[in-house]
Amino acid sequence: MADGGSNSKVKRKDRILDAAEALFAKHGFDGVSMRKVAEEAGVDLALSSYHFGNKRGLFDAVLMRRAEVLNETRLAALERCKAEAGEGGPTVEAIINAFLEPMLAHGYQEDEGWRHYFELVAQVNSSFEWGGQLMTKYFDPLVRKFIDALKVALPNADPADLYWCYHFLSGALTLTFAHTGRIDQLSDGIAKSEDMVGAYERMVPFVAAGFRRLCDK
Amino acid sequence: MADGGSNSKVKRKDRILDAAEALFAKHGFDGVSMRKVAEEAGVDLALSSYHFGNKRGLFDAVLMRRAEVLNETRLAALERCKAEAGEGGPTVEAIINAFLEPMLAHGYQEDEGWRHYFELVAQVNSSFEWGGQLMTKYFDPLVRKFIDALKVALPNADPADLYWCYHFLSGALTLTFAHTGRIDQLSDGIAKSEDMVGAYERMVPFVAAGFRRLCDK
DNA sequence: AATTAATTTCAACAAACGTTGAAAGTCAAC
DNA sequence: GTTGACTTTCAACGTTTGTTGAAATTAATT
Repeated sequence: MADGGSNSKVKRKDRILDAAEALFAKHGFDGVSMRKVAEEAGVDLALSSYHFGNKRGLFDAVLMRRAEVLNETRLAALERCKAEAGEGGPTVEAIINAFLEPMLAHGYQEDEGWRHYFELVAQVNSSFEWGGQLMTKYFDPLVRKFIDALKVALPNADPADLYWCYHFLSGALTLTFAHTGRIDQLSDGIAKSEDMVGAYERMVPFVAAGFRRLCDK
Repeated sequence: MADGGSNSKVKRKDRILDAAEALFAKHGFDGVSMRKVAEEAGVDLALSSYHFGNKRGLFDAVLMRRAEVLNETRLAALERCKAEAGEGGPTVEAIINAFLEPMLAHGYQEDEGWRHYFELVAQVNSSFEWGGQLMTKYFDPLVRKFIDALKVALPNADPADLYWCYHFLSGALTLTFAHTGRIDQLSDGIAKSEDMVGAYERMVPFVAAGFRRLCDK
């Protein structure tokens, strides 16, 4: 049967996913051809269609693969910060931290696969064509749990304000992980897009302050 | 000839730009063919190449056309809020307002051309392929003037913090104007992506609070 | 070893792609 | 009404595109 325990044949399927992940991240869905994916992965052209049906199936598989892992890690971080918090539940800062920190924890420095994945998600998130449907499908069930926790931390918040605040967080987050290099040029090298730790340490208080200003009444 | 409606007096060159703008906004550079642009504009396929050289030239022309207008409007808004401010210069809120308000002022409700343009910019901004170079080219000279004004309003700010704060602003802004419809689904209709006025009124205090938290020392 | 199932390769399809040279059309100025 | 510059169309070029049926190879099961 298929994926029982053998390794060598699973390798090719994963090599295709890795190659597609890197290429989609750089050039988007329509900027990548099945032939380039096959060439980059070192496999035959037809193999991607065999494993994933068609190009769109390959795209979905790339997005799904790490979404599940990220969602689990984020959920664990949320549960942990709830457990560590006192009676009134975690603070805004702690909740936002639980949402952001897993992205760094996933070996961002070493594992270029995750880096490519976040670049791809950034592109999808801001895309009219994919943004609404795909992000909702892969991430919103978990995002709702974070927003529920924020409702406890900000009990007097207007729900509409809360959703807009998350939206701003989402935009700041995805652009930062898109790695376009724009901040390097704008700042003449003072701020470096490679410095994800520095970005993370600034994003948490920045976003938390925004939440409090709008929702802490 | 009297304006009978479909046969407009608008030049073919502008019809091509309008059609390309709408299509690039929805599907990105590689998701649009020259044939689709020609069909949508109601002109011959070869005409786009004649006017703009090639596909990339058309893309650049679309981006440049409104960038110049937006930059002028933003610069005027910045000068006005400087003039209206007292001795110490405008506040953080006033500066951010001068950056955001022109996007609403450009007939966002009526003029779908501007809406398409902002969707396109959102996509470009988060794109690894285009984000760094194109956004820098078209917008950063003006952005630097806004950051200079922010340096006056936040005299003790670390420059790196300031650039990161602008980066977060840029991400929140472009995602909001990308109109992916995600916030509608996430909030079950409580927050509407069509409500640009509501988004604008929330974004200014949200972002200003973030700036102050990191840069007001 | 024989048989069945899963994987990988090969070759080719028809459709769509960006670009371009040359012909045809338009318009203003003389 | 002829000239000349600019605009628009036509037709076609050589590539590249996603997909697929059939053959070949490898792995698993009997």
